[in-house]
Amino acid sequence: MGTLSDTQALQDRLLTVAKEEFAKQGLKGARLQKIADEAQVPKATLLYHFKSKTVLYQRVLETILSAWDEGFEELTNDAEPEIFFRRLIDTKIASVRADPLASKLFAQEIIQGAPHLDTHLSQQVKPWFRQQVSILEQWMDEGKIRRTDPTRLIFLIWAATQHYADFQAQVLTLMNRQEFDAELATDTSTFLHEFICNSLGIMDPKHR
Amino acid sequence: MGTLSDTQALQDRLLTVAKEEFAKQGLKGARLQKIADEAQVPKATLLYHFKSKTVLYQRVLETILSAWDEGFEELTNDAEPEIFFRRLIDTKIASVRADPLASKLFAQEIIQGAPHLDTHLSQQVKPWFRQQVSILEQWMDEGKIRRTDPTRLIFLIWAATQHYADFQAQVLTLMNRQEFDAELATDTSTFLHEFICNSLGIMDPKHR
DNA sequence: TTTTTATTTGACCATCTGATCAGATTAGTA
DNA sequence: TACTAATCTGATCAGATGGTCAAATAAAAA
Repeated sequence: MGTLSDTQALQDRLLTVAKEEFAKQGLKGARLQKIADEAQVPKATLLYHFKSKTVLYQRVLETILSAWDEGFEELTNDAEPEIFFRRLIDTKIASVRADPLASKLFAQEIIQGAPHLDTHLSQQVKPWFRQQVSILEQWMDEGKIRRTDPTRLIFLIWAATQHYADFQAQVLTLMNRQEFDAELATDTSTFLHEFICNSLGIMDPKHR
Repeated sequence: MGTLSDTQALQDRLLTVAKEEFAKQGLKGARLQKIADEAQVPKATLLYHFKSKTVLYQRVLETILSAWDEGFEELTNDAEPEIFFRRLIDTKIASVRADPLASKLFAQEIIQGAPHLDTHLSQQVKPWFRQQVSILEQWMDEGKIRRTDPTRLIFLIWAATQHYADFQAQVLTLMNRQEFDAELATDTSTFLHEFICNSLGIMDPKHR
């Protein structure tokens, strides 16, 4: 049996289980005993691999954030506006649907003031955000899209997509649905793209 | 000194303090001792007025929801689209700014699956929601606004406004601001209104 | 094989927390 | 005033929780 990889695999499993518990119960509400039980491991073993609850939580956060960073830095910036928005929205919706728990956990952290995220927000998110803003500003200067506040435009996209993960309970209730399935994701993506392109005066290629 | 009103005033104070603690720490993370301290009252007194932590939490939720219901049922529905959206957005932004803690508390409740809200969601929110949807559908039939998914349009407005309360930490960081002041609220309201009217093909009266 | 290091785990603990309760105090009523 | 009901509160408890520790076991190195 592998040795180092066994430890790695166990820690990965613990992180996955912990993410679920943290997302569903919040940092304070999560119980180490429950995480350990879920991973079929004694609580002491969990605490051997992660010194404390806080450390475990931070490791879970890091895992989520690095996965996101990977997914979003792949986004090409030299495309035309219509392609750009499609990719941005699709990527965001896909990430929200692939791991709603990660979105929820992140949302709760931000709501409580992001006490464990200050460095990541200013060092990872901020640069990416500024880059997106500058792309939009350039397109406005070039007259490719209607002039508007680029900052709030990014927020709008962010909020509208995130909403489907964080407020899933409410969204599904109001739509009379049971789950956030692929069809719902596609429709949402299409709606948002169309809505934004219309507002910014971007012609939909399908309509000429 | 008044007697019944004393009790009422105390309970109101306890609810206000409790709302803050619940919003900042979540249901599980909130501490009765801290709420009692903040209200300058022994913990036993707090538990005399509210039988348990859960009861206190539910009472806080009810207070928030009834305040919202009042604010939104005043919205007139017979206005023209441009006025309708302005009122809806302004009302939502105003409520978010007047009491961000209420928004945060509500958001956390929904994120965790709305375990204390199921009846309110289906009995209060759903009817209001359906009414808004039908108004939008009628306007689409009449050709007053571009045809799109009314359900997701409401979600978009809801999400975009709520975002400024729930993700305040992130928003302020990315905008290099210190607080969600009146100017920021006005600008956000203007941006959203313009963005939506543009997308739906509603002419801004200011531009003719 | 021997020795050292890493991992596992049951038992245990200090602390915290929601909740209870009996007795004191105050307010309202006859 | 006398009596009843409501309110207040210090003391206390039972249960839960994060975290420790020493001993056992497995793996790696010498």
